[in-house]
Amino acid sequence: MKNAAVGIPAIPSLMREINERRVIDTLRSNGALHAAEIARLIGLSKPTTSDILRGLVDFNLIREFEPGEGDSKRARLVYEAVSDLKVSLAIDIGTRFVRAAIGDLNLTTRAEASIAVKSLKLSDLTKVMHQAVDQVLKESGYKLKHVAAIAVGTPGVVDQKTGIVSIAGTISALDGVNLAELIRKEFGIYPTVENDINLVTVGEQSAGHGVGINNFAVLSVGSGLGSGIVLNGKLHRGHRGAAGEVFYVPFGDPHDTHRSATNPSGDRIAEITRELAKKYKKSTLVEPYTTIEILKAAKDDDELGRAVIEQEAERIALYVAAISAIVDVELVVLSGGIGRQADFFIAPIRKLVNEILPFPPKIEVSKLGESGILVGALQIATAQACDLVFQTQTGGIPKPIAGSM
Amino acid sequence: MKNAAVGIPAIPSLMREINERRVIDTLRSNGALHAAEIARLIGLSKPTTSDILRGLVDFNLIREFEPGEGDSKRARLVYEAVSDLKVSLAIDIGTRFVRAAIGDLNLTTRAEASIAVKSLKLSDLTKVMHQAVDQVLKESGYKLKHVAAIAVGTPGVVDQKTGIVSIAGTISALDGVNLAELIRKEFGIYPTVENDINLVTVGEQSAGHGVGINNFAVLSVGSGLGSGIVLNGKLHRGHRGAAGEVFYVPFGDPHDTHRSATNPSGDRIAEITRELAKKYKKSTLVEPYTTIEILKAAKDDDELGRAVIEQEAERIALYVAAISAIVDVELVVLSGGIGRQADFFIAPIRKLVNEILPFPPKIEVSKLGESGILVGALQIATAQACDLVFQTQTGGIPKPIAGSM
DNA sequence: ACAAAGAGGTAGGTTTCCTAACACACCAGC
DNA sequence: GCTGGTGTGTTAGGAAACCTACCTCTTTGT
Repeated sequence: MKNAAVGIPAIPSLMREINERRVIDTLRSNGALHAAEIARLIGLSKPTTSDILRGLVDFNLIREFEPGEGDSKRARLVYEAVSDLKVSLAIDIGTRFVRAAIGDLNLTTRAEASIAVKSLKLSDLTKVMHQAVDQVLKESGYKLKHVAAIAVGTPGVVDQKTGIVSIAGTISALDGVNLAELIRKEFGIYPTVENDINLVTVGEQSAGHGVGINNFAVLSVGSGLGSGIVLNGKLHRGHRGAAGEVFYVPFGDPHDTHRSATNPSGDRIAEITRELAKKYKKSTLVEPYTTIEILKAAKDDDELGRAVIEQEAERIALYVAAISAIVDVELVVLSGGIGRQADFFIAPIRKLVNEILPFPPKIEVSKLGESGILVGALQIATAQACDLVFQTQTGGIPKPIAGSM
Repeated sequence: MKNAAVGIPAIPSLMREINERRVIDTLRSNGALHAAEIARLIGLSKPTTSDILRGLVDFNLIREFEPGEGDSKRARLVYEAVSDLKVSLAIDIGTRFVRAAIGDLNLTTRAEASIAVKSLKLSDLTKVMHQAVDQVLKESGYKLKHVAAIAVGTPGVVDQKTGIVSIAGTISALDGVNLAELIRKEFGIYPTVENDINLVTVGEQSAGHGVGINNFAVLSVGSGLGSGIVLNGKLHRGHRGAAGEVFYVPFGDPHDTHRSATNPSGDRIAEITRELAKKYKKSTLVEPYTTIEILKAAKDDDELGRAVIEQEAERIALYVAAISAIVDVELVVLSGGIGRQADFFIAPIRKLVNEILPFPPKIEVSKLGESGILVGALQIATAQACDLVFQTQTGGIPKPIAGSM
């Protein structure tokens, strides 16, 4: 007994902080506004709003402007959230490319870069990361000291407490590596490290099919298989960050660790084709079967290609159904190298899912393309950067980036 | 653009309300305390705390006492949350029994009743519900007018917007019924209607293995199969309230709507036994095979009984693994008529789950027994009752229940 | 041209919290 | 059994945050 009450008590200064954050958030999502309009949007009185605005200008968190073209003629001053006090950095570690992006506090991408990976050795990956980061910094005109927060995408499961990556699969050099600590050593900032498919999911939430949807999943079918899940509007990571690892749903023989009977990923697609080639002889497809060739053949109405894709549809449907049966999402977005090509075989997926489930989800194909991971990583890094900037500015010395804008 | 900001702005009266609620919550979870201790626990100053306490006494939400045995000798007054200003009512609609319970605002059960169901017709179920409610009211000494909130457990999926039940399975008379509206008509209060297994899950969270665990699931194996999931400390209902309907995970042939190859529920156990009886001839078990007899035989080391239970363990493991692969829970609690007997075959379940998953959950057998649903329903009803009482008392006329205590 | 409506500000008041200082009760040591 | 230290609860005074009401100036519409 005698447990401490949770949280902190409500005191006037906390009230002010809440209202200040509401003002900044409103400005970030609506662009430039004048005081009276801000007051109406957040529900505070005009005097209080003006007072808060004056304070935020002093803290260098927002800027005053003369009203311009789009603004009300009656407004004497308009306010805008400062967007380049600091910037955020996103890094995507992939098997073929390392990508990086710089974003400002208003979530606008300032630069993006992509460097080919030649070797999956950890030291080489680190070098390529530096190249990608150097390039986006140069392109955007910022220095490393302007970066407030970093988010990193990686294959595998990330332990958020320690920063250690496991089950990295396609990049086995990362297995057991403390990636968060490595990034801190290399770039000087302790980052958020997150599973790449979880980042795609956050990307879909902020700029894809997931906008405004509280419960949805992204199923990524590419060289591997995985998923990310947003529940009640928040990315669900699970107890050890392993949520969405659908590969481990024990379809077929539970002891078969390859899930050969149901796995739709690129790993298995050649084998499926080989099996079906016995039945469908008339085909332009030849060994070695590659995902790209198979997809192309299917689109060109090749018999074998179509049979493989039908099989794929059935397999994908199983995983969509499993996710939806357990967490009941409104929408499943298909992503990944194969999933993003699912436009032309989405009908049989929907049909089978509707047969299996009494409450089937909507199923859509991702529109985000290859940059989904960066979009999500930038979202996370920027949210952190905004928070950090608010804390430093309201408690420290204002100091905008010289030379920019 | 020009989106309204979310939520309400922070104003002084909201600040006070937050602090008042913190005081009451602290008293409810810690019992009687004196003012200085409350101030320390919630982090407010002594004068403010005293002022809040005076207000709450005036509102009849808390009571002053002379300090008694266990209290500090220095305390001049101790305070306690009023527990019987109103009560909450829980109703569990089952296939064999309708149960009801009355609880006070401090979550103490004041009375419990169980009435056998003779017919599953809707009109008869309604009658039995009235009998159960009448009995708990009589036993507890309260009247219907003292009930502030009702929570009802039912099989099936409940649409929270409308109150309509679907896929009720074992009680098909409830299918398509607006159960929330029916309860309101019969008992005068619009209730929370919730899937029974979700209520068991809330029960486990408040008084079972789930205490203090933020991510866990309850897998209920009984005459049917279902599960409830707590994620980030909150029951996850999903987009249409169908989360946890694991039955629909398409193991085996996706077109087999009975899941004959993997379903471990009582529905299928006789069939499993029949199949295995061909191989294990030496057995005391005879047709018709019942769940109870099979469990008894297995405990008595009957060859066939043991084989069936081994098969059950394997099937249960599949569903535990599926849930955990998708949402990554820390713990899975086994419940339901068969699940609650799983003590003696939990080892093979754990073994198989550990083989399937890289991050296996802990697996435990529920300790709550038959009353799990009522515990959860009372938890939900009481939380609502506390909220309602706070609202009425701080904005209305205080009016405690006469005669009680 | 002039009234209505809106932006932004000032004045005065309310609510809520805080700290400081006090009176009073308990408790432990001499 | 006194006496100083510690803890409870109250009072007084003040700071921080909000509000409403009113005023001025500009834009807009008739």
